[in-house]
Amino acid sequence: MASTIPLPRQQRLLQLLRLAEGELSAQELHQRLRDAQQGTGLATVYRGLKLLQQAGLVRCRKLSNGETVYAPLERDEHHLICVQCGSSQPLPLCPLGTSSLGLNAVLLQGFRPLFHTFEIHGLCSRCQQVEVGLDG
Amino acid sequence: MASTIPLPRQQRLLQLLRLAEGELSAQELHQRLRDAQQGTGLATVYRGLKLLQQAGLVRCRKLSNGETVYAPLERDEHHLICVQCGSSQPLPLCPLGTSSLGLNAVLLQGFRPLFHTFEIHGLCSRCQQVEVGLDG
DNA sequence: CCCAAGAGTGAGAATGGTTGTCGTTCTAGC
DNA sequence: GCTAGAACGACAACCATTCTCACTCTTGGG
Repeated sequence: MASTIPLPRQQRLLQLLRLAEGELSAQELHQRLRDAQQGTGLATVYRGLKLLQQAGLVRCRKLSNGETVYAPLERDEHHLICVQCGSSQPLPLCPLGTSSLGLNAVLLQGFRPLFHTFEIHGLCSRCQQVEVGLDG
Repeated sequence: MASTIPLPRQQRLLQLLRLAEGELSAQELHQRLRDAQQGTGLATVYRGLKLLQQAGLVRCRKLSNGETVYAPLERDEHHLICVQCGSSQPLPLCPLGTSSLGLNAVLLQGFRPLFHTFEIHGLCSRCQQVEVGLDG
């Protein structure tokens, strides 16, 4: 599978993601490359991210504002997401644990899993307070 | 909590979602209302969906093409999503089961959960075949 | 060394779902 | 009927992402 050996450009993206504390959007990656005088086109960043994703090296999720953020596959992080303000905070819990709970061939039916996302949507404590403030 | 009693407009949205087989996008809901000669503005549909979501009656998820699709909260469905073609197929497995696995106050820290999403991203069988076809 | 073919790239235009704006309409209370 | 405030509708604006296309780089053959 040649596609699992990323080209230098994609290696660089992966490196940046691994160095980053949290998740990065394509635009942030693009900016960081520019800052490091390794400017590339935004389209190339998107292309590279898609290939990395398909190679099983990077995972992503869509924020409520439409942005997509990326992280290395090995970081198994999930999130609490506020439906009001859109903020997300880490959720120290993975529904699959380290074992592949229930992910057997019967369920997958030929589907080859690369990564998973688990998100709990609700109201963050801040937005609950605002809501109460409006009611009372 | 007054917000848990939706206005007629929002009741109609909820009804349409319950009647629908699968998930509906805001645009599809808008179209169905037009078809039923109950035309409303698109902005109103979005407003209503957001309120329904915050009232804990509707859940949503973002597709890879950027669309957001909505479904009644009581439908606890999750998906396998192809990172290549974007198609999604139902996944008959919920990481929380019917009990609230691990969702204790310590983890939630004041966050009030409304719904959750669980998605497995990977390659669907069709896209795996295409990939093989290109390699060989 | 030169050439051709194909993949990779970059800049900018195009796309399209969603959100914001703002004047109008509806509702509730008097 | 009148007023205040919420809800609404049409349309403009937004912006992350994708598309386009000409250019560059790499590779293999001659």
